[in-house]
Amino acid sequence: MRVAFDPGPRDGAPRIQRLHEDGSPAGAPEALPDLAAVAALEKAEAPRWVFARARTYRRLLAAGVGAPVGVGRAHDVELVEGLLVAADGRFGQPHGLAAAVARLHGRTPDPDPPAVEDGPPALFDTAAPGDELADVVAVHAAQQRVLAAAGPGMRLLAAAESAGMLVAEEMTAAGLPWRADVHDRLLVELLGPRPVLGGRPPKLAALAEAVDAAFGRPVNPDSPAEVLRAFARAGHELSSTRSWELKQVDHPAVAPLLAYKELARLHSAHGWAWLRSWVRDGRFRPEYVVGGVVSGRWASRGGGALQIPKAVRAAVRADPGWRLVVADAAQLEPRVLAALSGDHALAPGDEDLYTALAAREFGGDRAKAKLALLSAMYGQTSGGAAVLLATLRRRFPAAMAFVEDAARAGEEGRLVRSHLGRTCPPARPGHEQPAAARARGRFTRNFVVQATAAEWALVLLAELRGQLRAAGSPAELVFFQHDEVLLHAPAEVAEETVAAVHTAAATAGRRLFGDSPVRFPMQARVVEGYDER
DNA sequence: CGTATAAGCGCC
DNA sequence: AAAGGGCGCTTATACG
Repeated sequence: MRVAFDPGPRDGAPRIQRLHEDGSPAGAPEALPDLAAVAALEKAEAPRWVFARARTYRRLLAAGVGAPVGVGRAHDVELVEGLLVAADGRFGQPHGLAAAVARLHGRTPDPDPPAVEDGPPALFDTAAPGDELADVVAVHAAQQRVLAAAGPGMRLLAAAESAGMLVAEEMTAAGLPWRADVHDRLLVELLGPRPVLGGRPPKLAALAEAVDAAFGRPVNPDSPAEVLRAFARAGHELSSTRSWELKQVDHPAVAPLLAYKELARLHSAHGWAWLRSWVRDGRFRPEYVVGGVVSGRWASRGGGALQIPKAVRAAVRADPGWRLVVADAAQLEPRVLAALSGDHALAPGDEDLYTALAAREFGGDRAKAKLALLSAMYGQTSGGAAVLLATLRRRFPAAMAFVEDAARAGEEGRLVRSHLGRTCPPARPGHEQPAAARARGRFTRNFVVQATAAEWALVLLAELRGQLRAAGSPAELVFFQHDEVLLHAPAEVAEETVAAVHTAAATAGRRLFGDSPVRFPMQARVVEGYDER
């Protein structure tokens, strides 16, 4: 059973409509007395809820519906529309509910409305006039027709993307445990006491002075142009101030400048201002954007959630009596390539893939093995990669042919798709130019692997969430970053949470690749702080 | 004054 | 030695 849901205007009654699996109505629209009625229906029937968009579920969670477990299954009409539009070779074209309705009626859709910010409910309400329930029902039915014809991969992808929406909203609601006091202590250790009136913290100021002294004149280390001029005067012509380039230079300003840049970045990106803006009540609450990256990876808004530097991870600490379960997929992308291409010798078991490959082909040099594989998946050709790639081509011809076919498709302006059917954006005008064609080839080469890895991770999240719900576990998913998951769990259920992670990983592999021998192991650890190994 | 872009670097 | 996929964010800088 599916149930389309419209939360209605702010003070109006929410409505539902029961649907058959193919999206056709199984009854007339029904008024619900309040949002809490959703929880009752979930408990009684556990339908797949058809929501217009993530914000619908966010409203339910904000209203405390079904807390702490929310709803079990969903179909996110706008996310699915995005997948279908892309599959049709029209990636990025409008895929909001209104656009989908327009398309149903043969009209050219208007651009999607900008994302509605959290604010007074009136803003939200005026943004969606008309009969949203009818629109959701109609578009969903059309989507089900397309999905039925598209095959099992796309159906799984639609379900996984929608499950991702549920996880993302719940994660935002839960927040990542964040100890502001620990974060502050780290900053003071690295930067010195927080300056009261703004300006540079003591250690940054000292490094800036050391740079001035080395150049014999004031140089703003935050200005790449000034730094370049200063080095030029000292006889060093640089093309940039990137750290790898600075490291080549023999000049007394280099060491303090590199130290300055590292600490300045910490100060500006994850310093006291960040802490003040993003951490409230012991939680860091970024907003996750499912499908926000072309490859299907999530993006985030606010606080740079997907770039938390290792230097501050000690601030992520479990509540008293609780633990963090930190789980990351081991060498996910090369394993995905092995499964995609059927070149199973590339990923023979659970052991570290790079170490195993190094032992067989690269004289035990793990770094070489890793560079070789990343080069194959990213399209790198220089920096000594060519000779490594020749080895891979000899030993793993199917895997290499797979990524090279994807690259050729891109160069020729064709579309490529992930394993389940996520489709890359079309080539842009000018892609025939050789440099642009090569760049697109690198993009499509990487897309097939990265997008498939992203959908493995989505299925993992969905499976893990499903297991926790089925077990009535109090563990919460609190962070997700491409191939890494953090859960926050009472200490006494930490180990069973680890077991759930391993089970979910194995299940995700089977759901994507059937009985492929390629394994997708996750390393999971129970810790109190995110910095602990 | 605010906005747009480039540089640079954090994460995967 | 030097460079290749995907992002978000901050600062400096140019521009209207």
